[in-house]
Amino acid sequence: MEDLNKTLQQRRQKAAEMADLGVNLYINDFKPLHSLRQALPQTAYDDPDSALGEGEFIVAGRIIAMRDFGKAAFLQLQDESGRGQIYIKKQEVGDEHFEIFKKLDIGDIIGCSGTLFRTKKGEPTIHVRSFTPITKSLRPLPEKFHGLTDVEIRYRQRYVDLIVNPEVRDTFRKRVQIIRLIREFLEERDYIEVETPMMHPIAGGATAKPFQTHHNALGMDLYLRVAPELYLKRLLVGGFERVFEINRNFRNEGLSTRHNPEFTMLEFYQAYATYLELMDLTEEMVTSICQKINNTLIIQFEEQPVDLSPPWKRYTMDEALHEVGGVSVDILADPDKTMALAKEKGLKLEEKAGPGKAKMELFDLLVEEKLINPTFITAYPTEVSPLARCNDDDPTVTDRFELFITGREIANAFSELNDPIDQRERLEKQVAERGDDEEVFPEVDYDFVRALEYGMPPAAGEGIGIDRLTMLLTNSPSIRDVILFPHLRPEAK
RNA sequence: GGGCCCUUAACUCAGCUGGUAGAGUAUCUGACUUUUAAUCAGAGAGUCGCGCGUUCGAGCCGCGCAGGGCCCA
Repeated sequence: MEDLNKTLQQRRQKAAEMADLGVNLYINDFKPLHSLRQALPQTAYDDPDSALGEGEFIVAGRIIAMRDFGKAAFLQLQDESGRGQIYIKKQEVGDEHFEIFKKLDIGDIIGCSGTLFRTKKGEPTIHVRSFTPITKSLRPLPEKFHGLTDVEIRYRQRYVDLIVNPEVRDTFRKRVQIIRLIREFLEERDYIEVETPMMHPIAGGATAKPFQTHHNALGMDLYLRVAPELYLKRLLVGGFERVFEINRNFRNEGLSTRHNPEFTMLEFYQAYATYLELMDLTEEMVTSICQKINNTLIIQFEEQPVDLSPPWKRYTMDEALHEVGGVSVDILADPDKTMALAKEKGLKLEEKAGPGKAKMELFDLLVEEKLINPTFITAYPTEVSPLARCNDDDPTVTDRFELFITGREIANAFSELNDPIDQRERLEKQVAERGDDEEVFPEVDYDFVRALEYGMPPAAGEGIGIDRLTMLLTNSPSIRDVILFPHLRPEAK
């Protein structure tokens, strides 16, 4: 079975010795009255002359460092609020308790009570009057100085990562804060949060490969959703005029620093709005969140500054191709020349692909990665936007935008197509064209078309990838740094 | 899916041209009642990711596999 190495055996041995001394190794009746940060506030560190709290403090935490002097010791404790130092003296806690103290290990969770004092060097410290072991740790923690850097172990054993790398906890706290701020922002604007199905009979709302599952009692296949879009629009038909959902989407595709098979998406829809209003809304939402999270709008991402100060740059697809990508106006105006340029750049286009698809590919190649500061791209070709409303003046493009920051797509939005006949045609065309792809399970969602036939108010809708937004706002280069338990292959046995 | 790179003690890492496996931290023993990566003395700790091959001899060379990273599709 489990072949214990020496360290693990020693830990178990110590645990047994503690039990022999009458110690319950896993108690559940200790109530800390103060967090370490409450007992030892930041101001106590900032100002070495400041007065410390009076009276008894009762705290609990994990031992993360120990400096032992024989008859006394300094320990570094960590709880959710942070870290702090405690001082244990044999004379103070008594011989019997000091014997128990000697059996404690780094990693153990203990509780203690005591008063505050400053050490010779001025560090505020809890002078322990009594302590009690709360939870015994049977595994050694990574080294104190370098911490845990092996990314594989950091992701597989996130609990260890969280114990020893405090900045990781900060990132995930920020993530939660970001989501909370999004909720507040939308609720202030009369949006309501809804929950729509995660299991779909038809994989729709985005062209992505779905995960397939099966309902036994009903004897039917289901798909984990690739997007909630078609359900949220049904709610617009039903009369909810401002809805949003923050939840997981699942896409059965490759993994990368920007893709996890399950990821968190914000989608929101607003009746009687256009994509232009959503651009303003997005700018306001992201900047207000960034200001609250980072106290600045000029942030660092992978060693480079990113300026989120409004107003953000707005380009049409053609303008971006011309001004950022260096493609001449002459070429952009001529479908044949556009196609020729795409081929010249080595882009592989499918048989059916037209100039719209070619522009999209050219954009990916020549423009996307250069959009460091926030940039809205509008006027996407109709050819690549099956659910978006066509522009009234130029039906070859749609009333759509995408937002790029640090060369990454952060948001995708458009004025929604609400003509049921047009929508049915586009969906049927899409299914016909994808008929050969066995992994996409193409099928037209006729119930969605039926819903539109009842009449969906004009609306605009948007999706924002929460993981990517969190990456941006926490300076995390990999999506795995902002997902607590990212997907990995099974551990080798 | 393709290319390149990584995998050595619990952790962070060395290991030269193929010749008996190294350090720091952690751990254990001893000393030490104000340390800050405490200090001092000593000790133990390894299936060098897994498998096959080449060789008198492989952590190191070759092939395959697994896991991870980066880039590309």
